[in-house]
Amino acid sequence: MHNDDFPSLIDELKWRGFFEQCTDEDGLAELLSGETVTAYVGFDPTAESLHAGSLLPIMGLVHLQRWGHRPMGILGGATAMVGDPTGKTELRQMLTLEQIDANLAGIRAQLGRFLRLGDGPTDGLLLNNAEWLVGYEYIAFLRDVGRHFSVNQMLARDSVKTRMEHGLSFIEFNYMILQAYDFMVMNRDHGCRLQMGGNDQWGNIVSGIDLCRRLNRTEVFGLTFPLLTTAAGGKMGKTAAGAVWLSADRTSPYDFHQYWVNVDDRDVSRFLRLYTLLDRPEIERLEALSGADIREAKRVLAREVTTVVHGAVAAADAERAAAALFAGAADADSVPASDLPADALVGEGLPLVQALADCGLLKSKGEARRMVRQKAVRINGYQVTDELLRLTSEHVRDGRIALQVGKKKHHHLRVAL
RNA sequence: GGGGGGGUUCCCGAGCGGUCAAAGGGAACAGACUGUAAAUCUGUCGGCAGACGCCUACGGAGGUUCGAAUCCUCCCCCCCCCA
Repeated sequence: MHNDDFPSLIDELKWRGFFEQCTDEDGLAELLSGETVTAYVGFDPTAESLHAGSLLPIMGLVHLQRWGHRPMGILGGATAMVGDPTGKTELRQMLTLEQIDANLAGIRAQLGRFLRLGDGPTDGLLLNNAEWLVGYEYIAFLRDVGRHFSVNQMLARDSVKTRMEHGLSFIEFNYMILQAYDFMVMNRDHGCRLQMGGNDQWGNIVSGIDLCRRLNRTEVFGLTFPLLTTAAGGKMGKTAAGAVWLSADRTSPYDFHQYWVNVDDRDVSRFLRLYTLLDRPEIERLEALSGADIREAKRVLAREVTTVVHGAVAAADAERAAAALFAGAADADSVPASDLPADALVGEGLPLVQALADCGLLKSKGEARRMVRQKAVRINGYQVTDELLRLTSEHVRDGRIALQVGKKKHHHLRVAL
């Protein structure tokens, strides 16, 4: 239970940037140094895959486990059927039980890549709060749990206040109580002593701590992570195309890798600390780089994160593909590609704008036409000037046509001859 | 339940009978510059069409008009005040 670079888990979390605030730092530090602590983080089961934004709490659990503690995840299966007021401006879409089950399976598989899950003393566990919430009867819940909550206190929570001006439905208002109840159950049934989460969860975590004290007469702790925004002010893990998913089906390993290569210079240091398990000397070496050398730090960042999420092989493929593309070579196998039947190219051929839209590189033929006008489109590396150009067999090189939009978007059409 | 204010293109936000695919800003995308970064400058930014143009869009459904995001009716949703 130690680490060469840091005297304690909390020290490491602080250095890496995970520590925003803690309900009782000294108490928690003592607890962590004395025994195996079970801690959990809640995840939204809103999709069958987690996205890059979830990487922060996941890594928080990873560090916990590395320090010999027991990480747990709660899928808000029941709460997803209600909606979460925290930091959201609109009522979230409600999910059905079937959707949640499917999402749970997907998320479980993903967490398994980061955490050692199982039944051992420090093996992680993933639970669905629907297990203990769905069957609970209203009157019973009010009697058992509701009486411990003060509406006055609830109204004072930031998560509620920020929703006051735009409206907050009663079921959303209850989210805090449900989440507090989760913590109480985790403590009672699994000996969980710590809940972690984004700082927007602070109020909910504190409510859970109160409930544990009242119902279980136990002392439990809360620790929150900072709410990350990118240096450019955007949400972490979001691009114009949408979220950066951890699932290869939703975000290809290549695109995932490129997301990290393309982060803002100002974010590199923070991200290395948060999202990689590199040791402190190595991170400090990379942080010392400046100017164009920062690219090396970005390459390492991309390689490390992609390796954890998609495996070493996929990470190496993505890296090789990127290197080939940006070095000008057009023969990389890992570039996103799709198949094109050879007969599409016979005769008149296939309009380029059609191909660009069909392969997903661009959203519409109109956009494709505009891009060509802006000299942004290249075929096999050669700039296209004619928006009416049609693809024919003449464009096939080594069994494929390399399409490129701008400097960073690539797609290959594999032509089956 | 009563009174007032609102719902506009990804977001904010103008428009208040034709000149509106809809000002302005932000985001985004492309070009130049560069380091697959930032900043800056330029351009683009609903769909289809080579083009004329056509279609879809201003909470929903109807209506008035040659013509509606703009006027009328009903409905839905949000905010504020009163009960």
